[in-house]
This record gives sequence, structure tokens and C-alpha cells, in this order.
Amino acid sequence: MRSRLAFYWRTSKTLPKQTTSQRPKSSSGSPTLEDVARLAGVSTATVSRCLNSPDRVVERTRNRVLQVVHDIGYAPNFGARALAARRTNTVGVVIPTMENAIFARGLQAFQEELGRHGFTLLVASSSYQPELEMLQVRTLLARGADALMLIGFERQQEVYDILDRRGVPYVISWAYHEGQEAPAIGFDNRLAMAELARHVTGLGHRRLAVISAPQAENDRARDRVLGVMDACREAGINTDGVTVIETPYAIENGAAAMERLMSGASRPTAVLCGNDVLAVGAVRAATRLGLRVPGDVSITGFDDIEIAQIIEPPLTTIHVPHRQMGRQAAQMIVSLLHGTPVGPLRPLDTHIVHRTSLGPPHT
Amino acid sequence: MRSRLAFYWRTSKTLPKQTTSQRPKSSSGSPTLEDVARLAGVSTATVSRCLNSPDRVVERTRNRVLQVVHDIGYAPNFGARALAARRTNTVGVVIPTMENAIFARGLQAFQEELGRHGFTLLVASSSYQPELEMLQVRTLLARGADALMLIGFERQQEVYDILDRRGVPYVISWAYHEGQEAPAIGFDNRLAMAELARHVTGLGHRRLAVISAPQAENDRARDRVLGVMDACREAGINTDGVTVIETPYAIENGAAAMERLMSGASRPTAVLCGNDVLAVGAVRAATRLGLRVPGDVSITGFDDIEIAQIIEPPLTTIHVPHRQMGRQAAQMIVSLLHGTPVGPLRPLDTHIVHRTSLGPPHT
DNA sequence: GCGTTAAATGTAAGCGCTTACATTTTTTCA
DNA sequence: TGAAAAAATGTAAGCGCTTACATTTAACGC
Repeated sequence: MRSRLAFYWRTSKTLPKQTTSQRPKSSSGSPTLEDVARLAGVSTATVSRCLNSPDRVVERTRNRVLQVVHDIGYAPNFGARALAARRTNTVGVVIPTMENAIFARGLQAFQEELGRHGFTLLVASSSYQPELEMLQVRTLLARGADALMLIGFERQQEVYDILDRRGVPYVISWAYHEGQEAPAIGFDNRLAMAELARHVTGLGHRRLAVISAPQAENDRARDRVLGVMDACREAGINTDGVTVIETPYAIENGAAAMERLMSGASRPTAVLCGNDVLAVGAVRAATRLGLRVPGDVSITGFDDIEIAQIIEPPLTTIHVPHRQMGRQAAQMIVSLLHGTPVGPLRPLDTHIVHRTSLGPPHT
Repeated sequence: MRSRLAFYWRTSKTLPKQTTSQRPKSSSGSPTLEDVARLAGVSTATVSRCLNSPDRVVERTRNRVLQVVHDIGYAPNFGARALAARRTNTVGVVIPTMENAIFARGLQAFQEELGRHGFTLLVASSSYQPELEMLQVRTLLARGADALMLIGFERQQEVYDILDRRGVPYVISWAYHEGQEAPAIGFDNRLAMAELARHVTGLGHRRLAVISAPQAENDRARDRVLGVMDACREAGINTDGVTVIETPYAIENGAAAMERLMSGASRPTAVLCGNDVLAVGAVRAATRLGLRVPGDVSITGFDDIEIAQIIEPPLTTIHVPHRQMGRQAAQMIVSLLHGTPVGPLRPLDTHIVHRTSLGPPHT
């Protein structure tokens, strides 16, 4: 209704031109560059320069212009600016899910660091579907993203092709593989999980189980499971005996998986979860089943998000330096955008946080 | 670097026109409407129509065009489209914080419902600062938001002025006041909290305390505190004796406040928290102090977010129908945008969720 | 004081779309 | 069958900016 009316108001162009009028707004409602120029008595080019490269305008003029900008509350039209400048100072990211907090901390840091450099973040979600990721990448590019952050390495080749063809810089995060050519700021999921699993077997556990996110199109999930298997092999445990349940990251899914695991014939003494969300669900299920954690069964997480400390017992988990990862990824992007050479990349360090959900196996 | 080069590449206009050429891309890297038009052998207008009002194009032509669109992976440039159409099918929202999950569920539903109607959501955060909210509103408008959702009623008058001047529809959410003229989809924070507080006093509690978000520029927080006071008055409790600690929503802040509360001379027997995040912190602090909840002290939350069930003991709290709120707010916005008349507004219902963090006072 | 150079500002051509209006093609029906 | 109406398509004018290039103004050196 209101928005409809606005269209009918837009008639000034047919009204007598009053160049000297002090009416500050253009007819569309939003003041434009031209409004500012007129009011300040300069050309639009000068106004533009005041906003984008202030030192190319003499101080007296600049002050006058900025005063007008402030007075009429001018904000440059983003679309027009993007169109003309072919640059938006916007960085896009496609995360697999917004449903839980796994990406929150890292993204927050990513955004903060980008903001520090004058960039804005655009977030899209792929729901763990490769086609949707492709679509979101296109959308982000259409929206003018100057660069992209993507999670993990594995995706449709087309995504990489498009990015390369358009010359859009990108960084991969949340994962790191030795020898991967794409610029990545992340950690080695396999090594991290292997370290934890090794600790678990070191405690004497021989009957392990894993609750993982679906591995099909998720290299991080797959690597984590591989890490468990690595440790099992080292400990002489037959990996065929390690049950792996796949289920999307959600507390209730973790709980359901745990129930299945504990209703089976040979109950595991330790359940390694693909992340903290699943682990929290597992703990809740165990509690509901009347099992003590870690007395009757040990449970571990991955990520070390806030909830890991809230649950009782608090989770022994792998701490991922999400904030650092987000910050570095942002710095990397800024460097790519500025053409600053970036040094060699090293994986981030993760470490085990010993809390109480993991203990020796019951006898 | 790359993006610089693009300027020098952009020379196709001066090259011999090869209308029949199969080179699908324009020089800038992204295919444009014109590329599609050329390849499909139609005008740009027709391509545009295929995308925006398919029924105005004969099927044969449409198929041919859409085939090309698909083949070269064309995605319309958002900025150009916004500029030309003066409409973006984008809705903006400014939430006070992204730091915790209080807005997550509602926003998710909001976004889903918007998506169902072909709209995209743009989220910005004000960090509970009115000036920043003003700025974010401007930014969102500059980015072409067709409509806005805002949280709570209280803000700089200028925000409302701008919105009205530009004819941008908006809805207020997360709050409801009888007689407020602005379209609002929310609940009455005061009444909701009063109901819970009444239940607390009904249990026999006489020494209450409140841990609230800073009330200064947050009408929801203020209303919730007022609700507690209402119930106290009804129960004949002197409201001067009700300690109110203000601290931003964060688990650790809730814990710190709780510690302060319990180290005072007259310890409260029940602590009503402004939301679940603070309540979780309070529970943790109580536990750390060796106090049993609710044995030694009762604690209540507000919102009923996921964490309320995770914490031990699970929180007695107020369930806010966030999903319903988000959905309805989205429907309201769509109606406003379409000019569909909207019926009279009614507040959403909240209700107490009885779990275990609240009990009778210890004697 | 004046030519020269540098700094400040202005002019205007797009960026990639949508859409009012003009033109062409197809359909309809006397 | 052909004129009128309807449908399909094309033409081109912007939308609000940035920026290459042109012009004007200020600063400088002798």
C-alpha cells in the first residue's frame, strides 16, 4: 500500500525544474548523489570523490559536501555503486548450515575482521546440498561479492570453474589438506580426530562407535571418521567392528543415534561424535537410558562450542580455534583482494580439551 | 589485481561485432543479459521478460532463451536489476545481536516464510545501539530492501521518519503493546513475565531478584522487569527490595550477576532472568557456588531456546512462539508489500514451561 | 608577472538491467 | 481474404553511481 503509493509520487521530473529549490530529496524518496551535488553546489563527480577518495578534494569543498551528506542523510545506492564501480566491498560465504552454532563463532570473527578492513559479509547457506551451493555461489556473485569463502574442499568442479573464469578470489576454510592448491585456512580434520581417538584407545577402549554427519558430500565429516579409523588401526582394533552412524547435525539426531547404538548387541564403551551438537544429543540419550557418562559409556565431541561446557557432564572434545580461523581467513581474503602476496599456508592447531565425558572403559 | 585487469579486457565493444560468434561471455567475466540475447537471437527485453513475466513470451522463444540462460549459467546482476526495477524482493531486518541464539529460531522461520514468497532476507545487527540501528536501517535501504522488520518499538524517531518518507513498509516484532499504531507481530513482554513472576510468588517466594539486560534502550527488557514488579505488588512484596542487576545477554554475564546476588546480605530465594542465556549462566554460577537449584535457589528463564533443556537442571521458562512469530511477521510484510489489507493484529500467546529450575523456596 | 605544472573540479560515458512505448507478427472474425 | 485486434517482440531511455578525460583554478619558479 505505502510502497505502491510511492510510485505515484514519483512525478517530479514532470514538474517545473526548480534547480535552486532547497527540497533536498529526489522524488523516489531516497536522496541521490545528484541531490547532494546540487545542494552543495558541486558536480556529482566531486561528491563521489568526497566519499571514495576524500584526499582528492580540497578541504573546504569536502566539508561542505559532507555536511550536506549528513544533513539529508544521504546513503549511496548500493546497486548503482556496484554497477558503476564493479566492486562492492562485499565478501560472500556459503556455509552448509545455519541451523546450529557450529559456524557461528568462526563467522563472527570472520565478519569482524572483514569489517575492520571495510568489507561487508554476505552469508548464504547450502543445507549441505552441492547443487544449492552452486546456486548460492551464483547468487552471491550476482549480488556483487568481490570474493568468497567456502567451507571444505569438496564441491562441484563448476564452482571452481566459475570462480576462476570470473577472476573472483576465494579461500577455503574449515579444512586443510597437505598439497591442496586452493588457498585454505583450516585444520586437518583427520589428524585432529585421530589424535582424540588415539587418546581414547590409549585409555583402553576397544569397542568404539562413531556418530558422524553424512559423509557423502562432506569432506570434513569423512576426514573425521577416517581419523578414528587411523587410530583404531594403530591400536590394532579391527575397523570393521567400529559402527558408524550417519545423521545430520542436530541434538535430537545425536540422541537417536546413541539410542540405536546402545540398543545393539555389543555396546561400545566409547562413542566419538562428529561434533559437539551430536555429542550433546548422545549424552542426553545416555542419561535418559540411565547410563552414566563416562562411567558406563564415554562420549566425545568436536569443535568445542559453548554448549560443550553447559551439558552435564561437560564434553571432552577437540578445540577448534574458530575465531582465529575466521580472522585469518578474512585477512587472507583481504590480501587476495589487494593483491598482497600471501605467505605459505600452515594448518591451524587443534587440541583436545579434557573435560569429563571421557574416561576409562568400564570393566 | 585480477579485478583491475578486467578493465583492460573490457574491449569487446570496439572489436568487430561478431553477432554469430558463440563466445558466450562478456569481457567482465559474468555473462550479461545481452550475452543471452545475442546467443538466443532475441532482444534483451525479451530475455528480461522470460525471466520476470514468462507468460508474456511465446513458449518457443522462452524455451530457447531459458536454454541459453541455463547453458551459460547466466544470473542477473542484482545491482543492475535493483537499479532498473526499483525493487529487489529483499527484506531487511535489524536485530540487536547475533551473539546468542535468542533471535535464531524466529529469524529462521521469518526467512523461510519470506523465501516461500520469493523474498530474500538481509540481516544486520545493531549491537543494542540506537545510532547503529539507524545506520543499519540506512544501509539496508541503500542495499535496496523493499521492507524492514525491526525488533521492539523504541528507537530514534528518525528511523520511523525515514521509513515513512521513503514509503518503506515495516513491521515491529518481538513486542506488542495495546494501542500501538505501528504494525506489530509480537507478544506482551510485561504480561508474559508477570505471569511467570506470579507463579513464583504463588510458590511462596518473597525475596526475588532479577537479572535483566540493560533496560536503557531495550523496551522488551524493561517490560519484563516491569512484569516482575507487577506480580510483586500483587503479592504485597515491596518492589524496592527486589534487586535488579543489568548485564548484557551472555552466559558468563549471567553467572557473574548470580555470584553478586548470592554474595549479598539477603540472598534471594528466586532469581528471574531476562532470558535463558542469563539463566543458564545463573545456574552455572549457582552450581559452582555449591548451591542446589531449585533446592537452595530457584532460577527462571525467558524464551525457551534449546539450551534451556540442555542445562541441568532444565529451566522453567517462558515459551515464546518464535517460529510462529517469524512466520507471521513475514506474512505481514508480504501483505504490506502486495498491498493486501491486513486484519486486526493480536498479540501472540506465551506460556510457562514447567521444568525443574523453579521450586518452592527453601525454609 | 607569466608560463608551466600540479591540483581541483567538471563532463559525460557507461555499468546491466527493466519497462514504456513503438513496431512487427499472429490471430480473429466479418 | 483482409482489416482490425491482440499478442509478441524490439527500441531505447533511464535507474544512481564511478571514473577516464577535459577543463578550470591554484601554486610555483624565475
